Amino acid sequence: MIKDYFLNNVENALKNAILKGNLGQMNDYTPNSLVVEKPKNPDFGDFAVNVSSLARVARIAPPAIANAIVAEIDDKDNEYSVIGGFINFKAGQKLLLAAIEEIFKKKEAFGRPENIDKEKIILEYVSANPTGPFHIGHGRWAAMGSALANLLKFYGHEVYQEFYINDAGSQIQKLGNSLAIRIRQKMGEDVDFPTDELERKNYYPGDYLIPVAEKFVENSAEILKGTSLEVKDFCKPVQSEETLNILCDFAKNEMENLQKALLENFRVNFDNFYSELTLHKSGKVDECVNKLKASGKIYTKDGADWFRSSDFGDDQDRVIKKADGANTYLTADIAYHIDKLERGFDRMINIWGADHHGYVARVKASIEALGYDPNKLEILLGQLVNLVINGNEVRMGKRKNMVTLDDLIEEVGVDATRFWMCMRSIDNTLDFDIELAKTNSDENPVFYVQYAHARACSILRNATESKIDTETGKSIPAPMSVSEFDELVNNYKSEILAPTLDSARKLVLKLEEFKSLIKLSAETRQVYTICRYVQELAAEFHSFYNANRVISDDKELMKSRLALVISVKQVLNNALNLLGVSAPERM
RNA sequence: GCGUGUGUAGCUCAGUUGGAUAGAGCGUUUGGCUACGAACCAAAAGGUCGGGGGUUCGAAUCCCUCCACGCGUACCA
Repeated sequence: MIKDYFLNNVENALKNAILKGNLGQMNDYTPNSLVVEKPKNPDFGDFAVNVSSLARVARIAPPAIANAIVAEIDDKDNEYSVIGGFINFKAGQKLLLAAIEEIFKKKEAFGRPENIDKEKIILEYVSANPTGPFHIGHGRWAAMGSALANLLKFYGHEVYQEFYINDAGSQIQKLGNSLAIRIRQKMGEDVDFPTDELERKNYYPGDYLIPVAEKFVENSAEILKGTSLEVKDFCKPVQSEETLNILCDFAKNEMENLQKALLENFRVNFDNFYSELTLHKSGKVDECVNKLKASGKIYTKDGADWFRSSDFGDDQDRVIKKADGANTYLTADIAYHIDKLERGFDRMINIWGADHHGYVARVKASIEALGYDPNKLEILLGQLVNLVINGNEVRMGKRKNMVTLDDLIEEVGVDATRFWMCMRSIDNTLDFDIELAKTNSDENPVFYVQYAHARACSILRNATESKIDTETGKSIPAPMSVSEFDELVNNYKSEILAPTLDSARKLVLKLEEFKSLIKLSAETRQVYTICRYVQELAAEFHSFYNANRVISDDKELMKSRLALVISVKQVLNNALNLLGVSAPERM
């Protein structure tokens, strides 16, 4: 990377200057403490290092330090200048040409770092209850999670994406009982969900179970094969254990299928769906409880078993087995995380909604109590999503104004939904403005970026296509032949770019920046940086396009600019791929 | 109360680990198409970085304190 090249030169020169005694006594100097930044004023250069931090140790004024360092730099290909305590750097032709050459050479792999500490990562996200359709909040985790998976894979890690199905516990009973009411309605009974608010909480009154009930009734013969039951056996106010189990299983299955279909449509591809129920059945949960007991971190109070999580930094101890003998949600979650570790992952990354933040300390505590390294668990807490409709915020969470993710995607499309869900830092609540996301105008960053890609494709098409003059009716030959174009793509030499380099400095630097971006985004786990980058790159390209005509009679200049367009197209593709947003050839 | 996140231009947000004159997009104003896609570009106006203290040569960034808003604070999942 150009900025690393620069930093490296500065660091080496600094060492030499110290050895020569030109920087006074640098006893307390910590090596590699300098940071490369971008100059506020682009006239100063492409990159800069501020050496003021060395002034205190060296007891020399910052400009003198900067000059002493620059004096030790032996690099005639690039420009170094000192202003105040800053060493400014302007990349010479060689570095810029090499950047584009690298794009042609690596193509879809451009941006991947060379040497990284590869980790085997399990990334868990969405992990919803199979009790209903996704709401828009799930959409944020789905979009961000899959983009993060793409990014970490691209970076070089091994990434396993997992969805934890919360299919155990009382909410499934609620689901089964709710389906029973819908079935009875379908069968013509005059029943409805309780109107009493407290009682209503034991049901899912949303419309989405109506088609499930229809399906159940229509296919009842098949569903109930092997039992002595009929549909009318389900039309009772209180379900038997047998009928309830059937209802629960059926409804749960339907909901899971609904969710899986949506995820696929949303370009979210999990490697595994891990059922909480199978975790219980496997005995792993009990095993975990026993291990915790053996470690002496469990005590009994008020008839329940408590885990001493406060010994590991949690605010208070947590119940792990209720007085009625049932495990809590936490108990299963502990077993689940231990299971992940036992499956051999180096790192577990979870994306959780901010409403779960209280769980971080207790899960980490359990991992530590069981003798594992809690630092292997990295929890990314995401702030929630607000929907903005006609300029008004609509709070999510209340079932009443629930907008499902299906509806949202249908309304604004997969590309725009994914981009909008990813475009803000995970620490910020996200305002999702439906109207804005829908518009195909400059108010919408997705289209701005996609337009840049389509425009690049259009130019490349024009390069090899003949045209007909609308006035004279004569055919205008193609600016270059297809074989010439292929030659440019496949046998790119860096000299080709030279004629346009001066007018495209900023664009080339932005393209090269993709490498730094990947490193930054992957290491900080923040995908919104990709959204920003892609907008900046598109802006540089549009600007270049308006200032320079690509297709022209000057063949060398045309090839040169075409090479740049090809590079832009490639890098936009690479970046949009990570986001799971399409890069259209035409719009 | 405690925990946690946020507060930067009219709006939505960046700000790379303390540095140069605080930056983008939208909106507003002005200019640019008989030329490769104007879904674009160029330019201007717009700021007490929530308030107040402190550390430092230097603070949007670190510390303290106060204010406002979101989320959490279950033997629910």
